[in-house]
Parts: sequence; structure tokens; C-alpha cells
Amino acid sequence: MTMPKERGTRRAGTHVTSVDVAALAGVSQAAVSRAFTPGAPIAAETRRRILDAARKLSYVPNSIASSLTTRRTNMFAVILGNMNNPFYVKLFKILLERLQSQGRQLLTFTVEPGANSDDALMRVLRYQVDGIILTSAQLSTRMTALCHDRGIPIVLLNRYIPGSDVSGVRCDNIGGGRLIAKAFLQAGARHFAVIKGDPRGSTSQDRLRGFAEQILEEGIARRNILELEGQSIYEGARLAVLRAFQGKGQPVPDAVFGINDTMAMGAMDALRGEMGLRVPEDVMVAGFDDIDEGAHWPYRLTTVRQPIEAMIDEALALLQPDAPGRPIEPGIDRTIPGELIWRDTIPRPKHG
Amino acid sequence: MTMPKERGTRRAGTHVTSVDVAALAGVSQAAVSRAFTPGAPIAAETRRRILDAARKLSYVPNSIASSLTTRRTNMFAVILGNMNNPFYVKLFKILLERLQSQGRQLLTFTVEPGANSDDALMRVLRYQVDGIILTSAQLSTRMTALCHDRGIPIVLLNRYIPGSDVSGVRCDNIGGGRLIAKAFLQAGARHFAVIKGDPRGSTSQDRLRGFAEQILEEGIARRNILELEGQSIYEGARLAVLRAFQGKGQPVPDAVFGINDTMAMGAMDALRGEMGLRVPEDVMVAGFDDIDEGAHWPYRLTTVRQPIEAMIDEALALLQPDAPGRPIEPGIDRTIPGELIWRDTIPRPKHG
DNA sequence: TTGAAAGCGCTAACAA
DNA sequence: TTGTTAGCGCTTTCAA
Repeated sequence: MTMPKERGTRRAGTHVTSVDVAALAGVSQAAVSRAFTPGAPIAAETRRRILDAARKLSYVPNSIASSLTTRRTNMFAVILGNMNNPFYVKLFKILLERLQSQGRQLLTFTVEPGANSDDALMRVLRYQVDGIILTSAQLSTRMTALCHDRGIPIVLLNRYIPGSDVSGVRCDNIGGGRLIAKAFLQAGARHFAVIKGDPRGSTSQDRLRGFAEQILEEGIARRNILELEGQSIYEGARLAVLRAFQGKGQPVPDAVFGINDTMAMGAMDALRGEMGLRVPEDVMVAGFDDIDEGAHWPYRLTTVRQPIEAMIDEALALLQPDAPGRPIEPGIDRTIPGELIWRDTIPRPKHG
Repeated sequence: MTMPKERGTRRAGTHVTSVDVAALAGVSQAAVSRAFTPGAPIAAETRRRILDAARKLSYVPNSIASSLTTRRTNMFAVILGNMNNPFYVKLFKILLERLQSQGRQLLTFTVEPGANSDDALMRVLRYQVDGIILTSAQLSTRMTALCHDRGIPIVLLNRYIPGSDVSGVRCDNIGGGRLIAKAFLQAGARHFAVIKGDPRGSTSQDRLRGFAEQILEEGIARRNILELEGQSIYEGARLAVLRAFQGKGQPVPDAVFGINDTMAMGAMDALRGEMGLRVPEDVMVAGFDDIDEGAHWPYRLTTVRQPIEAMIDEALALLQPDAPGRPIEPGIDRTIPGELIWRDTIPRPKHG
């Protein structure tokens, strides 16, 4: 079945391996390996000859094969939750660019929002990735234990699993929620609606919690904060607002807080488009994340900016790509503060 | 250096391999391989025992190792161009979901818009992917030849390289351009602006070409079509419009055609936001792609819908994931028609 | 249906 | 600095 290999021929055949290159260059196969390994002990002249031969044969080293011995694939996995939210797309984009510039590859997976990531993780394990970035939170401790056992670091991005030993990096969501509440309060709002995302997710919970705490501290009753379910997406928020306030619904509150920008934009479109209200004159609105679209002319959304770059830097540091063998420290939870971005959906405070 | 392996112990150690499972189950290592290979010749009872042992040891098969012999990694590569355009994000999302549901993995790369994909392709080759999907077009024939030589199929999505032997799937961009032109014309437009994307890309060129042809056929002079450069992005289009028409600029045309929706939206925001014009009363606008955001209340953009799902189906078919060894047919170029989506940025034709 | 044995393409001791 | 020699964890003949 297997044909005799035509070594040393110029024919860029189906499978050129280091053996072929070695034959053509008149060196051992190991020398070829060294020629392609930065810092390996090899004479400059030998190296040149090998690289020459390699070029002639259009040889491309097989990373898959090498990872079998080195135990490092140079591949990282990212498991994406809600790709309908531009925030996660931006996160993914920056992550991809970072990793790529470091010469690492990214194996990508999606998981339905709210669905369990275990399946994806199982597949990831088969591919021997060097690290896992999760932006979707539902996963079993059994699974994380599996990863830890084989020394594969996991880091949660913009997520947090209470009581878990999985490390994570996130924005200070509680603080961010407070920032929005303060802005609404100084503008005179007294009745609020919050459009929640995944009610089981820490992100949504924390933002709401900070928001509510700040308002309660102002002496306003909790029942003045109406909670709506927006499923983390534009359309969910739009419909939630319509269902709650349109027609003979409840009175429209003074201020609507979208737990993320996409939902805030969905709410705005319902409020202004379908219900004919003005923002911020009739209703104030605020979001969270600071996605690019929120800054566009139709919205000019006041929001909390998540420090994406810093979060990714931290996450990659937690993945400790430099110290592969190092034991994984359990449950580091890094929190980075967000920044209030004033735009036009909340009246500005008087200057000074 | 290498410790003796503790075979058969329950300890889910650092590296459980099929050998460990075999030892615990009291079978040969080959049997373990068979137990995990669908359709392999193995007794049901043996299989059960092996799976049992595997579970006890939390054994996960190493796909990397197996791909060394099978010559199939089950990984596909996608090379993404402009991730700032939601259209490509949507394309990516659907592609990812499709591949994932087929049990295939996706290795993702980005390339600066307009930059050469050769670097990314080189890395892709090292990882022995089973196929490559490109949404970014600049690549050398040398590179595609390399891929073809080693039997890795490439398919261009929403791209076309004239005279190349790389297969591709795209929307009928010329026809789509004509659809927009017809819509503008029936609404009475006589002076036009087109906001182009990458001037070297076939996509932008074809849409413009179809658009212009239709208009010329109507007897309108070519000089009535002003061409602007929007770099394929929202902000580029916004600034291009401002630069051209704001203040003492040229007179605002009757109709603006954004070569893609993002740019059309950028143009709309410039026109209405900064310049205070009304759409469609003062200027008509149209886009191309039909991204979700274009349907939202502030825009209600008339556009041409790209048949994303069909395009991806075709692309995956061209990648012939079923017939790995089959020689790659050269340069198939599939074109699927787009569909005009009437919304509110061009006055509707009178009914009947 | 099973096991033994020979690789897949590469890296990493070790010796020369 | 080089070549030789074992593997890495798996699949796949080939015999039994």
C-alpha cells in the first residue's frame, strides 16, 4: 500500500516530511528538526542548507506531530457564549489578535447562551489545548476538575462562579451598577426598570445588585425597581419593554437600565420607536459594556466601559502561557473597575 | 526523568492514555482504540468493559495523536477579514455552529482588512487542517498551490479571485447592485453616490458595477455617480460622507448606496445626525448584506439580503468534507442571487 | 473478535 | 555541533 518514498526529488508531493528534507540536504532528520527550532544547537551553515532544501520541497513542519512530543500544541480554546452581543464579539476579536500575535492558535467553540459548556470542554480536552478561555459560565465542577487534572488552565472572562476553583477576570460589575444608579439619581430619577440578562449569571446579578444597593441607600423603596427579563439580547429587551409598558401596561419609569448595551439599545428602540417617547426627556436609559454601536448617533448611550484590553491581559496572564508545567493556582478572581461614559441618554449633571 | 507509569491505578493522573485503560480493562491497547472508534470490530461486552475502565480513569482520547495516523484532524480553518463588519461576524457564527454540529473544530485567524492572508495560511498548513475557509481575499497563488499540493481544499466565502483556481461561493453582487439601482431609479433618483469598500476586492467592484450598469442603461451619465471610499467600515463611510458633502462640499445626491450595510448606516448617521437631513425625504440610502442592525428602528435600511445559510452550505460542500482524498476541482465559482429587502430608506413603489 | 507490531512526523536524550 | 535512538499516543495492518 505505502509507496516507497521518493526522497530528495523536487516533486512537492503529497507529504513532504523532515526525512525528505534531510535526505536532500544530506543531514540527519534530527538536524532538520533543529533547523526549525529557534535556539537549537545547529551550525549556521547547516541550517542554511536545510532551509534551502526545505524551500525546494515546500516543506512545512507538522505542528501536530511535534506537539505529540513537546506536550504543547500552542493552541488555546475559547468558548463563546452569546455571539449576538457585540461585546463578546469585540472581546473575541481582541483575544484573537493578541493570541495570534504571540504565535498561538485559537480553537473556537460556541455554546447556546445558558447552555452547559461541558460538551465543548470535552472536545477541547481531546485537542490538547494549552489553555481555555470561557465567556460562558455554566459548567460542571467535574469538568473543571478534569481540566485541572491534566494541567490545562481555565480562565473565565467576564464571568465568575461563586465557590468555584476556576480563576476568572471580570469588570467590577457591582461598582458599575452603582455608577449607573448614581447617574440616574442625580438626574432626578425615582422609578426604575432594569432589564436583566441571564438571571443565573453573575454578571447580570452583580450589576443589578450594585444598582439596587445604591438606590436603596438613597432611601428609595425596592419596589420602585422593576425587573424585566431581556435574555441578554436586543430583541429580548425590546419585547420586554413593549410587554411591560406599551398600551395599558405599567407606567413608564423615569429610568431604564439595560444590563448590557445591546439590551439598552433594544429598550431605546422600543421606547422611542414603538412608544414615541423621547430619551432622555421622557425616559432616561443607560447600558453597560460600551460597545461601539452605543456611541453611534441614533443612541449616544450613557454606559459603563468595560476595560476589555486589561481584562484580556489579565486573563492571558492567569493562563500563564509562560510556565506550562506550573501547578494551577485555584480560584483567583480578578476584578477591574469600569468607567462611566457620559453620553446623551441621561441628562448631564450641572457643571461644578 | 520519565517516571514509571502507574498503570491501572485509579489515580486520574497527569496523562491517562489508552495503555492505562487497556491495563485496567485487561485488554490490549488496540482494543481500547477500537472501543472508541465507531464501527470498529469489537465485541459489545469488551467494549463495555473498556468504556468502564476509561470512565474510572477519566480517560479522554487524544485526537492530536490519532490524527497523526489518520491524516485527518477534523479541524477546519477560517480566516476572517473585517471583523468590524457584523456581516462577517454573522457568517462566522453560522459557520461555527454548522461545523460544530458536525463534530468538527474550527481554528480561527484574522487578517487585517486588505492584508495578505499568506502568513495565516502558512500557520494553518502547519496544523494540518482538513479544509480552509477564507473571507479575506488577498493571497498569493504560491500559497494556494501549496495548499492544493497537500490536498487541503480552500474555499473563498463572499470572495472571488479572477483567474484563480481557488473555488469560491458568493452572492450575485452584480445583480444585487442592479436591484438597488432599480429601486433608486423608480423612486426618482438621478444623482448618486456610492460608498465603496476595499477597491481591490471583487465584492465592492461587482456591486458598484451592477449598480452603475443599471443606471447607465437608464441613460444617465456616469458622472452622476460619485464614488467615495469608506474602507468597508461604519466610521470610514461616515467620514467619507461628511468630507464630501458637509459645509461647502458637493451638493448632496438624491441617493447614497453603501456597498455594505455598516457603511450605509455610517452614511445615514452622517446625513441625519451631523447634516440634519431626512432619509428618505432628502436623501435615499441603501445598503447590502442585510445585517440585523440595519433592520432596527433607527435605520430600517433597504438592502439586499445575502443568502448566508445557502452560501455556507455551498462552501462546506465545496470543501467536500466527505471525500477527503478526492482531488480538488479547480476554480469552481458559485454565485447565489440576493434578495431585495424593502424597508424605509427608499420610498416604496406605488402598489400595483 | 482480538493482540502484536509497525508506523504517523516529530522532539529529546545521549553519545560521538 | 551532529547523528542515533527512543519514544509521544494513537491507528492499522496482519495473524491468530
